[in-house]
Amino acid sequence: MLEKRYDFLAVEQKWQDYWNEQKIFKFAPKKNQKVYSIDTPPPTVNGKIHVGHLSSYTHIEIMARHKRMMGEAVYFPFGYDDNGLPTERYVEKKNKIKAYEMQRHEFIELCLKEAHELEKDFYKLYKTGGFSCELDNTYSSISQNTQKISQKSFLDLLEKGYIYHAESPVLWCTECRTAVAQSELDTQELESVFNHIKFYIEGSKKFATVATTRPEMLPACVCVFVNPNDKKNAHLVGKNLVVPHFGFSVPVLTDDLVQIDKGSGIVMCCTFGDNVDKEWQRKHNLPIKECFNNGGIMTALAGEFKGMHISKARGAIIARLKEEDLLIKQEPIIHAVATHERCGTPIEIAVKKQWFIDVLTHKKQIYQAGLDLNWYPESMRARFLNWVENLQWNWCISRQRFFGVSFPVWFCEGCGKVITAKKEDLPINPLIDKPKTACACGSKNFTPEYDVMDTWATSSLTPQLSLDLITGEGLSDTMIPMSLRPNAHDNIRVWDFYTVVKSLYHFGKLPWTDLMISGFITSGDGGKLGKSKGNTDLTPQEVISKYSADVTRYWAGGLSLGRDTCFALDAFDNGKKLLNKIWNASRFVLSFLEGYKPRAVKLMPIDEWLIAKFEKLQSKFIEFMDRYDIALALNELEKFFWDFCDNYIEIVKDRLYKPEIHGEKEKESAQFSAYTVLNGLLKLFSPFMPHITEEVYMHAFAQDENAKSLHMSLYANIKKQDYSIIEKGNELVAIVQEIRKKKSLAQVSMKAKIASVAIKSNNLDFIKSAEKDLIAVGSIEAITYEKGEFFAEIGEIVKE
RNA sequence: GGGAGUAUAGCUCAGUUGGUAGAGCGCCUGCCUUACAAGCAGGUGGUCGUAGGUUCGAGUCCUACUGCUCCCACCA
Repeated sequence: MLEKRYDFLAVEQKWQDYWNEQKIFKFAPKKNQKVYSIDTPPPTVNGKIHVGHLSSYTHIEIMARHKRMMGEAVYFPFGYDDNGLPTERYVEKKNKIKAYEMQRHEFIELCLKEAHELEKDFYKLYKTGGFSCELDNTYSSISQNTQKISQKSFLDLLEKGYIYHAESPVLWCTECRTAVAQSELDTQELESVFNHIKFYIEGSKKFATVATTRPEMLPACVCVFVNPNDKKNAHLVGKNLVVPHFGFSVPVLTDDLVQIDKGSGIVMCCTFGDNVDKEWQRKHNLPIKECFNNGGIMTALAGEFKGMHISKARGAIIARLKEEDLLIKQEPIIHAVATHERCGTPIEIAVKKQWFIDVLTHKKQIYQAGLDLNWYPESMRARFLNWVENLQWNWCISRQRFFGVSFPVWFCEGCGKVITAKKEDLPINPLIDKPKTACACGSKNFTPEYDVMDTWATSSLTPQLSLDLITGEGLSDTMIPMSLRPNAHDNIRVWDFYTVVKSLYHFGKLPWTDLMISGFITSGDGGKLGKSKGNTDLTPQEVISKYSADVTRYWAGGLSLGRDTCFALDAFDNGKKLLNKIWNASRFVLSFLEGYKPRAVKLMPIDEWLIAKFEKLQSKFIEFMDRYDIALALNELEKFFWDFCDNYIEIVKDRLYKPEIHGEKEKESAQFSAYTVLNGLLKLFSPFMPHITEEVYMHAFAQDENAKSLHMSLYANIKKQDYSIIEKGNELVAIVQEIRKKKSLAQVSMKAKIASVAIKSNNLDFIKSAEKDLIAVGSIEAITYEKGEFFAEIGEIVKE
């Protein structure tokens, strides 16, 4: 017998340990078995875990368990993304240090140590959440093996000509002192000032007014632009203007991009103040002037302002312009500024020698991949396509940082040539290892590449990383495309995009066939629950220990894909009720199944009705699940389950209790259908609530099915039923409901007797077959039947 | 400015191929019914954002508009 109360803490722990010990979820495909492989998101190891993690991983989890129950071999790997800037930023903040102020190897060791600590928390969370990924066979994005795979990828793309090394304007973070990629930008509304400044025409007392928000860029001014159709300023074209305070002259050129009615219609171009400057530099072949260094400190170009930080120089230069009567007016404005997502610092554009992966010339191919992938929900496709269409920068993969994968590259000191490592020697660290042979020019002296790779250059290889855990090198691409890439919508332009690029370039194939995109869990005020922000009260561990993993999963399973959801505890209360109901319904049904072994019997029509309804529900459920409509599948399942409890069980209750009145065969018929449907229901609920369903299943059904775990069994195999019986049975339920209504309105007990019920129906055979059940459930004294359109007239309540 | 999502009961939301508006919570009225009072039965509550259109029939499809949210662009 099952205990009266369900003790979720003990039960969940018990089965988690059992699954672990028995290796229930280990990937072990049988011959010809269909494989369902998941490119699991490796959590970014950079801070606290939040409930958003729980919900998105639960979606993946539910799909993994569903596919197992469908008989597929599920590969559900796990890994940690612990390389790169996110982890570095976390370590710097936590220890109040700056990477560039430390010994490189000391900083790297510290990162490894901190990452390892954080990973323990993730491990614990995924285990107590009942997640069925392979937690004990994981990859780490900083491991030696990962570095090997990542360096190989680099060499492969370099060979194929997708990667190039060039001095070029890049997006630069002066706080992190590294180049960053377009996808790492945030937009912030910042207060600023539009400064109208006098540029004197060379050799004249007249001046042109230039409006700028970035006066500190004046020393890097290379020219001034006006629109070619601007009549008002046409007289300036071809003349030279004197850059205020700094005193050097720049030419006035024309370009269509200048908006005639914005500011004075005269724009200064500095290399580089913004994106447009970058465009102009290329288009007009302008000189490049850098007025600040890696850390955002003004260079000698800035004269007396040398040594100031950009933000300070701005004020100082304005003050000086005022003194020299070169400032006409100042307008405060609020404008959008691109900032670095990791630190919030406004992004600069600087010219640096960097490694790039060419994406701009392959836009079409990448766009096509967006069309070829299956997106769930479908609307997420547009975000991918939109991003690809709007790409402006090639993917800069070098970072002037420390904790990351090295480039397997040296530069020859003799001729400057790039020397690459041999693939068989990987992984290598160019700072320690040396090329084995001299350069073709004869030189034996090499400078290592000090930069490390962008974290996404490695994360974009997760299909290879996770497949490497099981297939070993070389075999990975036979399992590509993988079945599923799951992630939240913020990663479409980042992780999804980069992985598609890499897969196309390496294999000429899509990395996966399906994408399942979840939404964010937001806090009450609608803000995103960022893992690095930690703005929620309840930690995932607290939620699970308070409500159980099953209830938490129920909550997550009910969320719509792709949509942000406000974190609310209501759904947890519903889940608790459902858990309780599953427990009690199981207890009740099983109390009539002691010693019962299912065997084929002639079923009473109402029992057949139940099985037909269940079969219909199950096929609907599977249909929804297979198209990642998890919430809808759960919804249908729940509806059926409550109906099963409140109607079916109530109707057959008396038959199970009193075979002396109803007959033994009739009792067995009820036993058969209750056995079949409860077992089937446990299986359908199991992806959502794996612990309680396992507890009941192992207690009652596992032996009969010779199964080691519910999660190694399959969904019920029920032959396609005749659904027309469903309508007939529904009439019976309708009669019961009419009787209940009458009693409820009369405010009497459900046990109160009803003198008579007059039933009109065209399915009298069916209804008559359940007469004894009906009499018992309704406490009816007399029933009359008449053929005709369905109607039930409930007689008087008998006063005791 | 470009793209997308969303608007349904007091609240949170579901609504599949177009076919009589749903669930939970809340509120109200009852019921200790040999699984469950952490339960059960019943009830209250909605011109489905606005205006048109297609259709025998529209919450669902089409057009326009409005509110909210997100992504991209916008740094002179």
